Amino acid sequence: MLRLYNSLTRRVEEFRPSRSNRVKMYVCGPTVYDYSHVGHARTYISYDFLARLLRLHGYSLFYLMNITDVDDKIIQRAAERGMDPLEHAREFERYFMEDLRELKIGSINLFARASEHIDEIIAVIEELLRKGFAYVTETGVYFDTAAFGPYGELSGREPEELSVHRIEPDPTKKRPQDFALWKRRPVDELGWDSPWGYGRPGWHIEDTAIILTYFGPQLDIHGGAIELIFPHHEAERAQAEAYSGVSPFSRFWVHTGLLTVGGEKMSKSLGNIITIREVLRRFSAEDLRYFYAMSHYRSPVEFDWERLEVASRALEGVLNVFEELRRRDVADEDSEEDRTLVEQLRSHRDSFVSSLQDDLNTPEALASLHAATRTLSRYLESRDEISRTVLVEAEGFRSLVDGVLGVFPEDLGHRARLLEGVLDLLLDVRERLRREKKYEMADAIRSGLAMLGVSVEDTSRGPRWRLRASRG
RNA sequence: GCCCGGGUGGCCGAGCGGCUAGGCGGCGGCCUGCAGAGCCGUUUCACAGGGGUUCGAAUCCCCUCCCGGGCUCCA
Repeated sequence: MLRLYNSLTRRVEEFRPSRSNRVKMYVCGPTVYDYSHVGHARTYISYDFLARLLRLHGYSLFYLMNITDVDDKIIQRAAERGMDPLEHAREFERYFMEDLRELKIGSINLFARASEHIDEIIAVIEELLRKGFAYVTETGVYFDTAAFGPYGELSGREPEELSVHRIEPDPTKKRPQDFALWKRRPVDELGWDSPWGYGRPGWHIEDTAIILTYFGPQLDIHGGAIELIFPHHEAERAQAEAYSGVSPFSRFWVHTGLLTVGGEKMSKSLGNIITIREVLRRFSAEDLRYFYAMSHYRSPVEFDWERLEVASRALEGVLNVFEELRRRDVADEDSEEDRTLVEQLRSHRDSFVSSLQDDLNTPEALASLHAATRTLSRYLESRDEISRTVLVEAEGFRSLVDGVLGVFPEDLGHRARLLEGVLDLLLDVRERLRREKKYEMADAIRSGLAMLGVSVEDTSRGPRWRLRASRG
């Protein structure tokens, strides 16, 4: 049974969807005004793990993500480039989609743009006004936080303390903690007509309106990074529950820890960002995914290149074992030892799964994976042929691990057949050179191939080659 | 200031009342033309500090110190 930490109750709880096996999950998506950084990647990879795990459990998951394409920063950036804001947003949305694909995040079913849900947003605001949870002033429409009792509950704050503010609040609001649902703007700015004049939606309302549109008044999992819990998620919850009267809006509120650099969170305003693209030039997507799996999703993670290197090496050790396994000849008969081994693998696989079921404890799950690879490695050490049942069991483990974590690189495509043939031929020649003790030439071939990104290893069972991600 | 999280062996990082986590690194050995990979052993069982509770605490309670996040831009 899957257990998940719920920020609303501050406890790990048993996860069950509200009805049947359908799971509705929403995660706060990006504001597409610039390239995404590895902090964003951490969040999206964490929810990708969760999504994959849910599907593995047989749940029919619908994973929804919004794209914020209406925003002050977008307008500002677009103005700097002399571009239309929505065009600017489309461009960076494209980059975001490319990043997701590169990172092997394919679990999201639907992306919803804020700009394409203005009607729905307006309808929600109208209903909030009708129910007395909002009020109109000359600058816009505001949510009346005093009218919503549980305001502050999600983030654990008392209403009084919420009146502290860093930015001078709009003077027309009743209370500093009230937030904008609709902001009146001049007609030459990006905006839409509304019953309250031309303008734009407030920051929090798009998520609520999108969720209400696709999921109705309640969803199973609402995710995002911890920095969003207040005010963003608090506001979302208030809007939705005030609108529908259904509580809780989200049965589980899930929050991922932040990525830090030099002890401070990675963010554009601090200027310490490393883009996803930058990392993928030096490490594979698998390396990065493994790196994130090495810490729990709720812990803060310090980013640095050396740690990524550590992750990459640890992953390599795992991959080596499974690769070697596929190279061996297979025997159909099982010995007593083979049967014992299969039992051990099963038990490691079981612990791997239960660790993941326990609030997505990926670091603990990796310990089981390592236990399994060590077991397999010892087994391989002691024999030439491997038993079919062992191979089947190991392959099952491998696809389970890959199914959730996505850390095994794709197999070479069929186009690589030729490359394979050529490499085997070349290594055959090199073997002859080695037998004739012409090591200089043999080494030249090896280092030449290394420069091309093909690593060669000589083993007692003959040469092995592998394509490696470039490092630098 | 207020509200949340944290402080674990050389580094990273699980564990959250009793049961050798794990990874990376270092050292020694096996294997090997070299390199790499792998295996075996080793790096003296570590939990910020101080008080408690308990037969027993890294794990629970109290105090102190330090770090991070939030307090209406944020994944």
